[in-house]
Amino acid sequence: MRDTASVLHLDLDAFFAAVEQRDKPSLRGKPVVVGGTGGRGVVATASYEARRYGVRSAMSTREARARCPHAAFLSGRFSAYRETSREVMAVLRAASPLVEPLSLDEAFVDLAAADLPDLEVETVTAFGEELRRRVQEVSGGLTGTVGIASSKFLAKVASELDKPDGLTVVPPGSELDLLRPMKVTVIPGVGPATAERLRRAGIHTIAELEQVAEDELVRLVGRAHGQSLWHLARAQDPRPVVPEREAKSVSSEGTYDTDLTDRRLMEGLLTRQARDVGARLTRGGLSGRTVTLKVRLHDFTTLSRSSTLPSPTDSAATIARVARTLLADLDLSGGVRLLGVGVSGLADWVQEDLFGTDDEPEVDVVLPEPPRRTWSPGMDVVHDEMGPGWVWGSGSGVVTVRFESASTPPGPVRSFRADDPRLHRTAPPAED
DNA sequence: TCTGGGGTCCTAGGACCC
DNA sequence: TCTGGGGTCCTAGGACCC
Repeated sequence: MRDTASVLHLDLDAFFAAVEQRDKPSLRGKPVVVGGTGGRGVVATASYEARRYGVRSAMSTREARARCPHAAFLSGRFSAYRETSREVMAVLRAASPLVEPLSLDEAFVDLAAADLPDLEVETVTAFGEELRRRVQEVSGGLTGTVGIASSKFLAKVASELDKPDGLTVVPPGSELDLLRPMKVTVIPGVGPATAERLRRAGIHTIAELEQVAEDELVRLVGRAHGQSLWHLARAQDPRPVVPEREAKSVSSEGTYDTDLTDRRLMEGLLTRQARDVGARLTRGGLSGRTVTLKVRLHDFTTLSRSSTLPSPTDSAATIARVARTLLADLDLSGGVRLLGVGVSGLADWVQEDLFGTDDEPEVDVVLPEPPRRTWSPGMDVVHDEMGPGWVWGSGSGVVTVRFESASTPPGPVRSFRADDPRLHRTAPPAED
């Protein structure tokens, strides 16, 4: 936790529905529901007009129709959402090099890496309002809600407080006063299962959570989760804002309106999903070793079967063959409502595996004269192993580099400590 | 005719290795 | 002649997020 309110969280309001209302004026002011429109669809986003009828995210579309029959039900135009998201993220990156998108409609921004005279509450408040104004401007009128606080956790909690189209700053020092009366369910990571376990232990509020010993929390919810809750109950959250994290898996799945029983049909569907996954891996310059088949049976029990290959692949044919083989071992009597296939264990550096250089020794390269490391976005750099690239973002002792020399553009993005001796600067910064 | 799709992270057990 | 112990990889499942 920092001693300044320098972490900003932006959440675009009812994002998918708002894009639809922006692009179709006839939908403005009316209830709009975006999500699966088939017999087994669920709501992804409901406009605020639809929320008044009790329509919520993750509700089945069937129930949403019952609650609000006159709403517009749309299946979603993801390319439009992605494009708008890109424009909004560009605004954020112009404000600070350290931006961490969480999804198409949410991001953290590190204000400590932004060009601000100071990090006083008044300063960051004005900055947040200006950011909201610019987001609205570039997005064609979409509103967003901002939270600003001394950590990711508090910034995210704060952005929930004044929705939609609002801004909340948590002054440093006041975090616990804000948190203590709140329910434990405001903590990201406390979902229905964890909330129920805590409830049975008599823990409803963060004030109550704060009274519980760490060992006891670990006993209740497991080691990692328990330790994390113990710290969050004290507003302790040192997680940095990390731009451009690398993908860990790529998958494709589908739920079908009627349960599948024909294995040949299932194999065909898996083959199509494998083509989708393979194409996305190839496009991203990625390949992975573990192929996972996912099957949801008629009664909603979900099975997964995986197989790890000796070397990574992005081949649709290989992915499909493994998935079909895994399917063959399952008892599917009764029918299948969902099929999916994914690839994980991603190596974004295909050459490493082709040439078997995975076991390179971890040796610190000591340069005779360490370069001056003041990194700024757009600057050219060289990494000893990864070759030339350019600085994508920097701040808080971290520099993020995009390597254009690697496979298909855009090249991989990696983050390094700013003092990593394997980074060299090849051009002077624009200004210093 | 309840319950999406794309992900991330964690846990637990067994295999295997030194 | 009983029973090590720790680390890592793999697999399956579950909780959670937007």
